[in-house]
Amino acid sequence: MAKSDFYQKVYKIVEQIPYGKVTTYGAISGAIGVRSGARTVGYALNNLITHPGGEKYPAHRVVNAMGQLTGRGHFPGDSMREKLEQEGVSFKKEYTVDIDKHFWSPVEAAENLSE
DNA sequence: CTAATGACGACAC
DNA sequence: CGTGTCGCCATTA
Repeated sequence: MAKSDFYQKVYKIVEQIPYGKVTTYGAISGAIGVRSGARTVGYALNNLITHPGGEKYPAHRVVNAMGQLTGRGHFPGDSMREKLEQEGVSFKKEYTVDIDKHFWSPVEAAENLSE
């Protein structure tokens, strides 16, 4: 059983993030329906990687509004940056991706849940 | 139930 | 997108 539907929604969206694309916590939270639950999204991802099999989710494609890899600390080494860089994502800084260039709208994924 | 925390966001300077 | 502050939601103690 899910501890909260919020988590499940986040899982679904993160799981549907396309290759070479990145999205933000606020965008996901907004797509789900929460106005400003960005922090909760990060919390959900934290539980996601902790969850068995959660490593298959491209959580490394989720960054904050500034494109900074705020969650890199939860990944082993710099695997997060390595993956994004390998997928063709442009980096403005060592731990900052060009969010404005590779931004992906999770809204479509959220609507896909209401199918 | 209240307080504190967290992979954040928006706004003010 | 520089730095600083307050607000947001859900979970845990």
